[in-house]
Amino acid sequence: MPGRPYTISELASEFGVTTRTIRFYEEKGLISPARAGHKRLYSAADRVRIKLILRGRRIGMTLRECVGFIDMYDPAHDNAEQLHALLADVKQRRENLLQRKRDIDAMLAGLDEVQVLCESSLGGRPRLEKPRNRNTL
Amino acid sequence: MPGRPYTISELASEFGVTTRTIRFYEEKGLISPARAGHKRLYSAADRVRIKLILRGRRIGMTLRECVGFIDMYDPAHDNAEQLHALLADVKQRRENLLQRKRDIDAMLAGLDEVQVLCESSLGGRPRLEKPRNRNTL
DNA sequence: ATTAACGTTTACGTTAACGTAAACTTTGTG
DNA sequence: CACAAAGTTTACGTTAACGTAAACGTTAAT
Repeated sequence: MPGRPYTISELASEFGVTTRTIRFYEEKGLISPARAGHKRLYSAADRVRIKLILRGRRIGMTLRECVGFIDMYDPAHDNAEQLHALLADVKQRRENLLQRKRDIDAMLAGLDEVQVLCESSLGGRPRLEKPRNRNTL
Repeated sequence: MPGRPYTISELASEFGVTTRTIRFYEEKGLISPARAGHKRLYSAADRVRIKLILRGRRIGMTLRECVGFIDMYDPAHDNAEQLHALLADVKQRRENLLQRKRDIDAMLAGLDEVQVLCESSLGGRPRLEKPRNRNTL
């Protein structure tokens, strides 16, 4: 008994995507909203799944990868073998995410440099040592 | 006077991409290696550009976005107006990257949960409170 | 009852980022 | 010299992730 189902356009506007996008995700089996006749009714769980999908997409995951990610939360943890496999999977994904974080940090560092150069070039109090290129790039 | 030019296959294998990919980037105007007759010769600067491109791609930037990012390092900072525009651009990009970092952190947190559940379910010393779903998802 | 707003299915179109293949040249090596 | 390895251009193919359009149903309000 969910608090209240969402319409497709509610979710679309909340997440800043088109309804087509949401239907597309369903078409690909990433979500399976209930129906009231023809109309789709999205539960809170559906909403979360969409949120997770979009979160993945923002950092460049494919839809397939997003599915894999989401499915981890609801695994068939029957035997120890499966659990170990899942743990290995988790490890992989963690490595992957950490690499992306490093990538982002490197880019942020680049932005810092550019900003400093701009500002000093705009008349921020002039540096004693003139701002040479740092080595991060 | 670069230390020594790279061949296309050297760079391809160093970065784990195909030569096709590198030629494609050139086709799109992202790099412009020198030539020895027909053969391409990549300078250290070319190498850096490729590195930056791939870094961008890993976090889901399009090639176009990568170009924009790279071009910031070599701007036409003539007047103050341009510099202010550049600073605004930097700000935008920073926001964008920080959002992606938040996305990644959220996903890492999810991984932590899954891992804990797995491990405790595998016979890590059993919890007193049975490991209920936390609220982060 | 007739619009207007929102929903639905079906289907073809599009863009980005390469893959793959063919046909050819250049370069080093036994 | 012969031939294999690596390089080149040209061109068509492919996949993912939607966009866009047509044609239609449902409900709410004027």
